[in-house]
Amino acid sequence: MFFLKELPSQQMVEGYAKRFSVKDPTAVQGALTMMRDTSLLLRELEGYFSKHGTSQLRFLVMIVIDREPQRDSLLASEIAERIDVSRPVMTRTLKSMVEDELIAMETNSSDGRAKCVALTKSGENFLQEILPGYFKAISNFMKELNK
Amino acid sequence: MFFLKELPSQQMVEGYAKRFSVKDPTAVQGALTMMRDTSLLLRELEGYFSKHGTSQLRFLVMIVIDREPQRDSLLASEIAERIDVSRPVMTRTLKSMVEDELIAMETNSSDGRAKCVALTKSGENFLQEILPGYFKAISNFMKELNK
DNA sequence: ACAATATAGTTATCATGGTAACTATGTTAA
DNA sequence: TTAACATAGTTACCATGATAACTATATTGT
Repeated sequence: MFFLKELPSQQMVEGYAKRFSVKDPTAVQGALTMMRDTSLLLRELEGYFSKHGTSQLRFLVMIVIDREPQRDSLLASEIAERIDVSRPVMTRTLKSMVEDELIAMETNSSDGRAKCVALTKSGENFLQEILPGYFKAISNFMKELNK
Repeated sequence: MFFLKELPSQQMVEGYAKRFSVKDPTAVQGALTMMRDTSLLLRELEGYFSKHGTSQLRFLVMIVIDREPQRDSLLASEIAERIDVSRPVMTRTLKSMVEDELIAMETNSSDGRAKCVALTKSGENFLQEILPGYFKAISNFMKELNK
């Protein structure tokens, strides 16, 4: 993700808001700030993931399986839905994660179309390995932000 | 951009924070919320831009040129730097924007390597056309968010 | 029962982000 | 002056997001 490093000034946004009869310039300024901050945070996190040979998408896949109460697997479509990513991207990502033995997939016994996706033991271990650094990275970023 | 639609619960984040000795679980929760909200807002904005045959990147290019005080053009590298995007992506994007006559480029008179990028009249008009809807979209999104 | 429809996943293809390596131009220092 | 280095932009290539169209399976309504 990318965004403006320097946001428009408050006066500028207020000027636009007046011209376009937008009622809440402060909310707009907040949204722009949010997008910029997220863009910077995502750059940090991408760097962290990449250093560990993974990606935000792979990480989220592992997280949503791991955090599921009562079940130890999810359908591919459920994962895609929870992460808000298209199914073709999910297909490709899951395939590569199976190759790397982070997850295991098998056809659902009660629906021949669906695939159950579970974490392997090494997938679980890997997730536990990278989680602390993920939280630390976010925590550090937020600390810098509020300076 | 994509992200978890359902964030981990506060208890869950606090549990992680404790295990990984992260001091400020609230800040982490805030960061996750920020990423989710931004991801949803970006989806809205992408839809808006796409409806108008443009993209967030093209929009930001026009914005940073338009808002520049004193000057009516910027170097390609200045634009890339301000939007935090790589130079090869800038090259490609500017090329297509020249084809669509939104911008004009010419070699800088004082540095044969550099290219000056200016908005054309129709680029300026187009920017003014889409700006109100952009602000409205952000404003509406933020209104929904604070419900 | 079975035709029509819906759903899960995949394939093909495109769009758009990135890095590495290159060319051309400019700057600096021996 | 000119060799070494720095900088602007481009090219080549890869990674990863999307949509459309497809296959296979399941469900629904007559």
